[in-house]
Amino acid sequence: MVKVSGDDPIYLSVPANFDFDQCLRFLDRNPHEILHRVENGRWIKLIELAKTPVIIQVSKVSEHLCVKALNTELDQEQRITLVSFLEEVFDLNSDLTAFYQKMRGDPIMGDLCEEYQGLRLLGIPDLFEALCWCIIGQQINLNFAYKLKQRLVQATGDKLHYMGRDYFMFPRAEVVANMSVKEFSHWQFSAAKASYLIGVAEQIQAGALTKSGLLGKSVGHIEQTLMGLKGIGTWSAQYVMMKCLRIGAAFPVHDVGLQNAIKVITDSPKKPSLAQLHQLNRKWHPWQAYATFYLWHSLIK
DNA sequence: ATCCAGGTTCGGG
DNA sequence: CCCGAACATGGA
Repeated sequence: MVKVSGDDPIYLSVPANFDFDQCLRFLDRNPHEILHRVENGRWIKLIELAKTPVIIQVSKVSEHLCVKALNTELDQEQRITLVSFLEEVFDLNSDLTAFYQKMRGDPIMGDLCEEYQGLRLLGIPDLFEALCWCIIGQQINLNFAYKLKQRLVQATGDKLHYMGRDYFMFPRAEVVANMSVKEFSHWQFSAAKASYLIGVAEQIQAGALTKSGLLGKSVGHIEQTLMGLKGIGTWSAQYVMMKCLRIGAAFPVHDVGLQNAIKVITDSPKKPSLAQLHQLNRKWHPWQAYATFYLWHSLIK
């Protein structure tokens, strides 16, 4: 074992079927994204490791991901936590072979899988953030959703100023739990969105809702628990299962992005019917979440 | 102006 | 159980 110092980069070997640039393309799809940025083929983000704010920078160097902490040195524990964080975000431990096998020749997914081969389902490991992002994005266009998130995060998230730039983290649940609907209103959040966010924050803060608690349950139970939250319906429950809990068979059938992508790819004059979508749900099992993500990717301009 | 956005809740048949 | 309306706002 070679002794390494705390500021040496971490090198992660990437799995087969991994395309960092495709991942970056998704991560960089909106200019108002406040929780990370993509620059010169690098992914840069502020995260907390053992109570310390750390700016991480991830790039691809031959067959490895090169991970650096920009503002501090990391101890062994922090490095381990960081690696599992990246494994979660980039879904490094999934083998996509079966996915590509299943989709080969599929009229909707066949070409997409070739074009985007190696794209990973980019995750949102934090349950609170995933739930909030659902609520923020409901029934409004994505660009506006990113703006709303930006205002919330800039006003309430933990911040680090480093080398002339500001880096933000998603607000802690206890901060959001103690906010009022009125505060949200001057960031143009509807009263409904604001109260849903506060309610979810209260549940998380109280410890009544945890990621590990959910992961120990059956898929049906998880779905029911999530939908029991005010503001979380079928779409949001599936979204959280996809992006946070990494349940492969999650499938937000009502998602307009999903439906529009299918409409475009099949060159159809109208969106697919619910019956068609349920058929795809069965056909693509247990890779519905990945299929959905690839379809979303196809919508990036 | 009108319609659609990565929906959800609520009240009524 | 299913259906329409209301919710707020921005962009095409």
